[in-house]
Amino acid sequence: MPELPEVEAVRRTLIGTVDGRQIEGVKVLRRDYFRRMAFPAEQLLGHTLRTIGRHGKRLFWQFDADVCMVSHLGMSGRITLRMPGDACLPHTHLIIVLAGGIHLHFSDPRRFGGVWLYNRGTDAVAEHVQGRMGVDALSLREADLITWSQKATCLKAELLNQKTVAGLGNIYIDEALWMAQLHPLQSVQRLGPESRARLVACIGQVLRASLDRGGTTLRDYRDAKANRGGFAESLAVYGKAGQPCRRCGTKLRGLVVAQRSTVVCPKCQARRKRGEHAN
DNA sequence: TTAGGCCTGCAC
DNA sequence: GTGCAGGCCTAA
Repeated sequence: MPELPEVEAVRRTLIGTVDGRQIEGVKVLRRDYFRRMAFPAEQLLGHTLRTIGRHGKRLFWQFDADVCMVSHLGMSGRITLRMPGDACLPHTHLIIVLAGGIHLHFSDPRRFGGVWLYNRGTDAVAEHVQGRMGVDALSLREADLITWSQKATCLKAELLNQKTVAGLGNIYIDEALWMAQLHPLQSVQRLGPESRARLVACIGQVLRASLDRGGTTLRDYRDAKANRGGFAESLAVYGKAGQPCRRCGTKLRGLVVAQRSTVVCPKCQARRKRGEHAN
């Protein structure tokens, strides 16, 4: 399940190979994979890919003449670099052929992902990010969470909300909360500045550690060159309910928070009693 | 603010 | 055969 580190790993395996190349072919196998088509995808033909940026879990493909494509991998999406004649993965919805015989395959069995096309003249990044995504999780600072004092939600629900912080998903939220020794059901409102700062530091630490290992591969995830990520073996809590906590040995507990499976150490992440402020 | 729908593959 | 996994969007 691609979250920020996996999407960034895909971006890094694409950059240097695809940028600066002209599009020589576009094959749309599923038109409804496009969430927005400001123009028919085939009109990408002839445009040159300038660069690929990222905000949260989305990639921003900047072409010349201000044309832009946004892609989101959803749960099961993959972007794969292939050569002519290579077989398609199952559920390939879009193929882009770049100069030099480089084929980009966009596949996504569950189709929770998607692609958006923005016209020339629109500031696609601003338009796409505006009202949809908050600050990118890698540049999160404690000051970005200042509005938390007015919110009635719990930590995990708030961190899942991409409008608050963009890029975090179920895995890294559980990992960061465990590292920061905070309970996912802890009220956001009653989180003191010290805890907020610790949380922000832990989010950055977990994301960077995962990036160093090329992300987390549980089953499906691969980068654009089909490499697996190596962070799964470093996970402390995600998917480990019933196993002993790495820090204190207490049995990790599974629960459901904000409709997501969640794992906590009941001792390290003890919930605060009412009225007792976390620092 | 919460619940449901989207969709497929896999574990049971 | 059933149910679950999940991000994100829409509707109640």
